[in-house]
Amino acid sequence: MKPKTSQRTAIESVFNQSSQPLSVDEILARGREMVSTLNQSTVYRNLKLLVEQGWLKQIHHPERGTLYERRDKTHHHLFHCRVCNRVFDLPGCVLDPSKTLPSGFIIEEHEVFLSGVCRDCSD
Amino acid sequence: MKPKTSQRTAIESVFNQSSQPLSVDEILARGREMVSTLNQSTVYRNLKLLVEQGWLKQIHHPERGTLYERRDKTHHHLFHCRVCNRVFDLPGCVLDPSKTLPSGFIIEEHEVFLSGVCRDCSD
DNA sequence: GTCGTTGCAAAGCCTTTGCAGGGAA
DNA sequence: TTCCCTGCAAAGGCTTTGCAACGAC
Repeated sequence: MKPKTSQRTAIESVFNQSSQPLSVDEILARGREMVSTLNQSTVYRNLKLLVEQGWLKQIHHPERGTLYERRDKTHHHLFHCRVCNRVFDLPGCVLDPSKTLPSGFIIEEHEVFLSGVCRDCSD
Repeated sequence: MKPKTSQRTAIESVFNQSSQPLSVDEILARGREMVSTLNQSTVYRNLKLLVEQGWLKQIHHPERGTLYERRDKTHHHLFHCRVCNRVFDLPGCVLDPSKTLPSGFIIEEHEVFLSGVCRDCSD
């Protein structure tokens, strides 16, 4: 049976307590608030496991690098403002379901990054 | 005035002769067929320049890492087949123009990665 | 007791940078 | 001649791995 260590539990609760995608450093820092000896390698190893198990997914953010978030979050896309450099979660999906692919192709996943100018910077 | 070196010319013609996104190693290998002394740092430096000038764009491919392609190619998205692991260019855009964002947000760019099962593997 | 997990340190990619020499205008 | 660019080697991030000790079952 797979041992449930305090380290893995800590990493999981970091994600359960955050609604935003997190970087490895952020996961490590927050995890250490619960298990002070938490090591970076342990974080990497568990992230890899959790991604393989499908509990987490990786996001490749053009500015912030690799981020992680829970796979079962409500569907959304990320919007990056080139002016203020902030990242926003936008609800819903911008894919057009009526656009057809060449026949035979089956879409299972999609990752969309929008960028431009946000609400506050477009005045 | 900005010198046009044989190295930069070689890198540009690599892209003019390829219709697919290329990795740094591929660019280096093909560039060396034209300028045998071409160095990896030179490739990195010129890629960075060409991206800043808007001639190239970077793609963050989940499997193959960072790829580069000309920005003025016909609009398309990449599709990655999880079975055979190949990457396809799919013509057209799957974004739904009628989907509205929260007001004030202006989309200037978007990057879409589709993945699933391709034509050949879905039989 | 057994086997997976952790911490630590070292090694591995990929990418950037410092510096001296070389090439374009 | 004057800069910018190149090649080389070294350094920097981020991520993975080997190994011995530890912890869950």
